[in-house]
Amino acid sequence: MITQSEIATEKIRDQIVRGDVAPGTHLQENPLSQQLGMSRTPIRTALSSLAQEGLLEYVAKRGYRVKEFTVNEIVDAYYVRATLEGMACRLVAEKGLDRWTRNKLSKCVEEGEIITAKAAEDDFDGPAWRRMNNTFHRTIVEAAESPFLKRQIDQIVFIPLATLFVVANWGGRVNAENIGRAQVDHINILDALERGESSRAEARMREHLENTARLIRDYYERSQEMDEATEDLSVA
Amino acid sequence: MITQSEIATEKIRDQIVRGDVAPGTHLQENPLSQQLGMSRTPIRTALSSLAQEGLLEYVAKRGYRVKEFTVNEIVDAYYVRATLEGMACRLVAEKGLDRWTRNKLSKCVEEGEIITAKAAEDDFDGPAWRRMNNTFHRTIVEAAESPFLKRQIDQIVFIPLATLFVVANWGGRVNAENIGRAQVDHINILDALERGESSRAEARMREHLENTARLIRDYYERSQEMDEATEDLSVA
DNA sequence: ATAGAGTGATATGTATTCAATATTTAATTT
DNA sequence: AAATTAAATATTGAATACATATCACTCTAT
Repeated sequence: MITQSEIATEKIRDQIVRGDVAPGTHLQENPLSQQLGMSRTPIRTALSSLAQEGLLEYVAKRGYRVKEFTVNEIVDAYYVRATLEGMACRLVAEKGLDRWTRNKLSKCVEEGEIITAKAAEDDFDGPAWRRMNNTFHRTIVEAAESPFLKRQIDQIVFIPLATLFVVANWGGRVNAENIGRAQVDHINILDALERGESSRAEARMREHLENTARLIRDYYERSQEMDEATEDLSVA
Repeated sequence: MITQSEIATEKIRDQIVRGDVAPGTHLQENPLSQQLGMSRTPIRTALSSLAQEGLLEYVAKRGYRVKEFTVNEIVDAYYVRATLEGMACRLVAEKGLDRWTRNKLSKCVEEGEIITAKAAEDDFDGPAWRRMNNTFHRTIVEAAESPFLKRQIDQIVFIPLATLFVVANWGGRVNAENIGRAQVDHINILDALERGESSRAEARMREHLENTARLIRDYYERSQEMDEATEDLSVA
């Protein structure tokens, strides 16, 4: 059965992740209950859940605010994720790739080849890449068969998601070089998994995600420079 | 300000962690509200929090049960913790040990020497060892200065705590050998941190905790054998 | 005697009401 | 005119009341 609380949780989370409510916004219970057509009770449990997920900040007697993530926090989260998914690779390599997983990962790599080829001709299909990329990573995490590891990764994956929507859209700035490098990473990871080279698989995955973190930091720093530039313009 | 919900959360968590309520127990709202002298409302939010922490299992319209952990789950959790605290060591070694942290860790090692010396003479001070051990690990995690890492480790650390109370008391079975080995691990970890040898520090910490996981598994298997033996006796 | 269906009891989910505290606004004083 | 204080308003925290789903027990039928 689906409860009102669950509905509220998902809807509010969606609003945050999609960026419909700005970071720092004070989420009040009465407006939300009116907006979602339910009483304050399920709203309260939803807000409490989202706070524990890390998407909201709670201050006693003052309610919940949408958490603001600094670049450093996002990069930090990415480094933890890199370590955890590295562990996932290690576990998968140690226990050996089963046929089903191997197949799924191969298909991801194949699709990646097509996407990168098109990207080299300035025709990058962002949504397709993200779908494929998610499948690749989630398949490995699933294959590790470690419930705790999965839980930890799940928690971290959609923390910086809100901010990632910006990066994901990426202002058309995605250059073929970055995508190509990620694709090579995927190929190497799959290769290491197939050969059962656990520490290589771990290291490659870690590197892969740390590279992404660096891209995010670069993107932010550049966009900040741009902001300053436009500020200068507006002043002038 | 301290809310009723927070009081309820802490009290119920305590009951679970201390083993006052058996794993699998169905926690009902009305009895708890009477027991803690408050209405059902704060109880509900407390139960919801504890479920998200992983201490309770939730089934819609059926309420909350105290989570039962299998040996495999506990070992699994320990392996994840081993990876995460390994990462903490790596970060600390990379950025260099500050004086304060180095001092605190040194004191832990010194205290460990005394405790192991006494343990070799069959006079093991369990509580002192656990206090020191907690300080050692927490100090390293703090020194890593990674909020996400800390959060993830905090979550995992007191998940299997309930079960660990059993292991901690350990039936007087703590042999000097195991404690001595853990002490040597601590010494090596501190040495690696001091030298800034990040990958050695990471590997040593990982190994250290994986050893603990193995000890827990051994303990469980032995205690299960003992259970079977006593069963046989009672039958005979 | 056993299995199944139905009814009553019990527990959870939601709404509403009440209370306490924080914030804002207005008024008064310096 | 500005600042401080007090009063009013609004928002969160908790309790109570109400609705709904699950569970257990009983009764009936095979």
